[in-house]
Amino acid sequence: MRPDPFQRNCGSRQVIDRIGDRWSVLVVLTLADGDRRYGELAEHIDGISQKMLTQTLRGLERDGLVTRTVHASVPPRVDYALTGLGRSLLDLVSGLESWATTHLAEVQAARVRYDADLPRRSPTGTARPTRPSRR
Amino acid sequence: MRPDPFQRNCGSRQVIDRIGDRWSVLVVLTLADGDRRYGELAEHIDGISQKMLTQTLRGLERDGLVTRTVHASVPPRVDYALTGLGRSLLDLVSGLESWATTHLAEVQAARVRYDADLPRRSPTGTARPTRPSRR
DNA sequence: CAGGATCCTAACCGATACTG
DNA sequence: CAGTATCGGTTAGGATCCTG
Repeated sequence: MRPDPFQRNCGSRQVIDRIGDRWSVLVVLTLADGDRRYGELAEHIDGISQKMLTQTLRGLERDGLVTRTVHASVPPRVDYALTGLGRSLLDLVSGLESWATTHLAEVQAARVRYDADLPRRSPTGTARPTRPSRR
Repeated sequence: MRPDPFQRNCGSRQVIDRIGDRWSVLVVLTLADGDRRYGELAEHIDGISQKMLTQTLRGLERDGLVTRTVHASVPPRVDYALTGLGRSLLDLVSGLESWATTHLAEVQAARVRYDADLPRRSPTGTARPTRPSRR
């Protein structure tokens, strides 16, 4: 029986979920160029909280995509790096990044068009979920 | 100034967020082979609720990835299809699917290994989120 | 420096009921 | 059939404080 992400309990869906995680993609991309320290990751990924960074790294480590190396020094130093498995994902993930930057303008234009049409369809102004813009 | 997903307010991060959505990938994949009715989508994507399906479709429509066609008939019939922009995403998304199915075993093995080491680090067994299978 | 532990709110999401 | 509206539990995730 081959994995089928359309089936509820198939593990492949969990894998998709991890990749589809809000921060995983950005972390993996940051590690593309080589090892990074915890603090470097935190600095490079604007807006990520310490909690989410740690949580994301643990998840990636658990899934075998990232290694965590603790150097016994003072102050402590922890390096993160992609595993072979993690690097195998790199093409896909950077493809995602470039798709996003390439088609960003189109997507934004589509949004403007869609939102402009909304008033006609919901007369009383059924408020959209109102993405409350981070912060 | 080019879009940089590492910057907090860059739109490209919103695009990544949409792709990284729990259901968007599955919906796009389902539409890969051609138009689908609302009910067909619901049936094919196991475990999605009607609310999430609608919400996901609206999001994809808003971003210009999917079209929604209402046929004036009784009973009503609504077809969804990928736009050109949506199809441009297809390679990436199906790449994601095949990566997931290909490396599923490795990921699961890594998890087992990681979890086996955990007891030594968190004695009380910090339970995983435990995705609750609905019903 | 690299996190662990807590607290707390907002967003997610499923279940249910209702409508054109 | 294809939704919308609403309620309520669950989770995500930021802020803050603390430690080796």
